[in-house]
Amino acid sequence: MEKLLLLDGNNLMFRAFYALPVMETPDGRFTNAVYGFMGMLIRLMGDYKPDAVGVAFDLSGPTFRHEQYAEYKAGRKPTPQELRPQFPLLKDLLGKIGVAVLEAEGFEADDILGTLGSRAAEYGAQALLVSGDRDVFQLIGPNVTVLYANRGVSDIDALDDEKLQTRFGYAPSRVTDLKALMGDASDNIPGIPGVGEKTALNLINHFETLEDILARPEEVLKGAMLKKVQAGAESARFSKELATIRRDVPIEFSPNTLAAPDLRSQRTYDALAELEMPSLVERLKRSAPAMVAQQGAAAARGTWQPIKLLTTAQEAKAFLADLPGGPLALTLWPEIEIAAGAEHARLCLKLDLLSDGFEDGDAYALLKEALQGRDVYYCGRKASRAHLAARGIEAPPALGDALIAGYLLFTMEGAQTLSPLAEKVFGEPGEGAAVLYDLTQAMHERIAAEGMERLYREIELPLADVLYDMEREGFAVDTAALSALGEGYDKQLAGIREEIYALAGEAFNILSPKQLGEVLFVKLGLPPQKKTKAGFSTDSSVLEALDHPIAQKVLEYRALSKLKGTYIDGLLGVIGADGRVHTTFHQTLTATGRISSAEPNLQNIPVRTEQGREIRKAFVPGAAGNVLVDADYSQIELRVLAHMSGDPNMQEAYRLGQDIHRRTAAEIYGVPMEEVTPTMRSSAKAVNFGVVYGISDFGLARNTGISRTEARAFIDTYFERYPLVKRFMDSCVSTAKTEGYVTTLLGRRRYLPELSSSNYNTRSFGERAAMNTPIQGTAADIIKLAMVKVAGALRDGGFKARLILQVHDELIVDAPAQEAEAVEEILRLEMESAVSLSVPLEADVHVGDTWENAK
DNA sequence: AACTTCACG
DNA sequence: ACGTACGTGAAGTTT
Repeated sequence: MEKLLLLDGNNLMFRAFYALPVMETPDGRFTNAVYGFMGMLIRLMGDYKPDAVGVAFDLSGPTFRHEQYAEYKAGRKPTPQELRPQFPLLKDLLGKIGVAVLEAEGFEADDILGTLGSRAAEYGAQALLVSGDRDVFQLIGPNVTVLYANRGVSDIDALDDEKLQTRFGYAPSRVTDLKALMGDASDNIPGIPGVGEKTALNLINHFETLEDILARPEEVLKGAMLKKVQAGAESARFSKELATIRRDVPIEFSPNTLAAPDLRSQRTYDALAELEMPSLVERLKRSAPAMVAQQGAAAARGTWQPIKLLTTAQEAKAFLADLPGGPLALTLWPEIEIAAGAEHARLCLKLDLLSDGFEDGDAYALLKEALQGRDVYYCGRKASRAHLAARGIEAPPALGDALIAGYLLFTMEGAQTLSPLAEKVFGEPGEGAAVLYDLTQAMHERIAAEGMERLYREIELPLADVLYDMEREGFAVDTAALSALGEGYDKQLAGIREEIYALAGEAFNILSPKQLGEVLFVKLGLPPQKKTKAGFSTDSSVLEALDHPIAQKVLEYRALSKLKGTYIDGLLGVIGADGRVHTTFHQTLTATGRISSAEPNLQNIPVRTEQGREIRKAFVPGAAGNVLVDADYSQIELRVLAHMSGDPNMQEAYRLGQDIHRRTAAEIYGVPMEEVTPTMRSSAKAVNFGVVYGISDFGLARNTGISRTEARAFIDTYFERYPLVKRFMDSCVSTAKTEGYVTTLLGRRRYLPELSSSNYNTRSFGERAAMNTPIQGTAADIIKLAMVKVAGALRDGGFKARLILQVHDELIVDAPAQEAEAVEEILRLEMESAVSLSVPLEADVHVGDTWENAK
């Protein structure tokens, strides 16, 4: 025996269970955990080709640890009903396909891993221990590697001594010391109360042993933490004992019983087919022995192997000369690879750029040459452009982008990178340019088949370049103004803090919901309004309902502290050397088709309060003599609703240019438009918002303060006056139920599996999402199209003006003052004519010297 | 890492 | 009888 693969069956079954949706065979057996586990086993056997395999399980019943410590693993949630029966199912399956099941009374699976792992190592064999539990890190040694399941079941890391040190910051021998100090909530191991990961790592790195730590903690700690450690010494020693995995489990160790079966056998196929897992059978059948890499050989998809790793410039040049014409697929992560040619005459190059170049020449210069004049399939065009630009390479035109294609096809299904996408499309994961080449083509076919080609080619693909340019351009910030504002906030915060302490009769952390709740609802005896999981809710609606001066002060404190923390300090921390903030736009993230903005998020800069708007005054043009041109759609979502529903009453309001909320008020109150009071208008506005969100009487009542019965009446009357809106909403839900998804105007899809949930809340959520997504998503389609057109018009017109930000219904352009008028017209024209609806689209455009003044 | 709160459309 | 408005991201606290 040379290589032993041992899996922690219990741990990995839990992992698989939570990573995959519940699956049920027609005869009612739950199988998702078994499926996930087998997928992992098949992959691991293919990747590591062990000659011995075993799966260890816990036996039910107490273990030696329970005898030492009655509370061991107390407080654990019971195994879910859907998972419990899958253990016998898996053991039965393993028996059928010839994989050893290992169990020992009184011991847990990881003790079996420890025992067999160290014995295999003694024999001079290599042991591979698979688990998602960090406890097993203590077993790592010269011949023992841990294959650690990071999250779910597909992301597995091979950890040896060195990897563990670099990735987690400690040696295998210190794992038990770590547990001794910080404990383990899931096993109910106490550790030292109050000591978390940070303190524990700090101590471990300063001392050689746990006893040293306990003997001289004052060398590292002081104050309250020192006292805690001194008091917790005994608990630490005990915890260490509990956390130590045994290596002496009485269990027979026979290379014969552990022999690795060939999974590509009829009995395996039969056993998997019996459990309704044809995809695993397919995968096994296709996993022919890996091809020997050879120049010019066909790169069959099943192997995904790059043909040649190029390590010298001389080699690379020779290969580039042979590169077939036509499109290229280019990956930059985790390796730089290019692939060209059809499947059976594929040439793939893998450039070794770990050292950022060949010893005998510049690899990037060669890459640049290889990309010259080609059309490229990207995996992340926007990020790839940034990566190449940083190395002086202009990215060649995009023929496709796997991340964008994947987003359109598999929105929110967790396939955000190449390998999971390959798994979605081909049934097995894969990396590299050859995979990208085939994957992109396969996804393009599906996009066309699903009617999203225009969305993909005319909107999302060009938008990636628009967003890239916006990110690079950035939004200039007046640092001095922001800092000055922050100093003022600090003074005000200090003042309010003292007032709150005085009203409370004690000092406490106002930002701690826990401490605040204690002060408000226990000490001051104010009436609690609602609860959260942890205790009293203290959110703004609760504070507003309290009849006590402290509540108002806390609201002020929170508001200021938000401004200071998130918008002053947060923004100051990310202003670049060019005096601008450069957000990252996420184009492949949201469920509805909107883009999002992060680091910093520029789509949630305050605007609703006077105080908040101060922040916007610090957002300024990027050059002297420039101005900001701001254009926002007027009620785009309601106009989209008027169009999509076809409701004549609603359409008329927009065609006549009426105030929609006033009109709605007139409709639902049954009065002439002139007699609508501000209160009536504001209620109608809430109803209009509610309709867009997938209205419920409860939600409307909560948001307006009226009773639920009144809310119900409002909604009923609303739908009487706008009958086609009602019909549209109903049709959204019913098509979502029959087709499984809803669509936007341009064919973007959102699948709504929630609709078939047996849980009322989940199902109701699905219904609201079915009503909201076509509206929100269509609005997103429209502004994205407008962005592409605006960017094109600015480019074609030779303007210096640049798009710098999008906030869902708003576009901001930084422009030389003399271009301002022309830019205003471009924005208005392109936004209003991006699509042609049955009601007009209107954009309000303003110019200003700050963001605040351009609204 | 999860929870709570709050900023935006 | 149930119990929520749709879509995001960041900060601070607590576990």
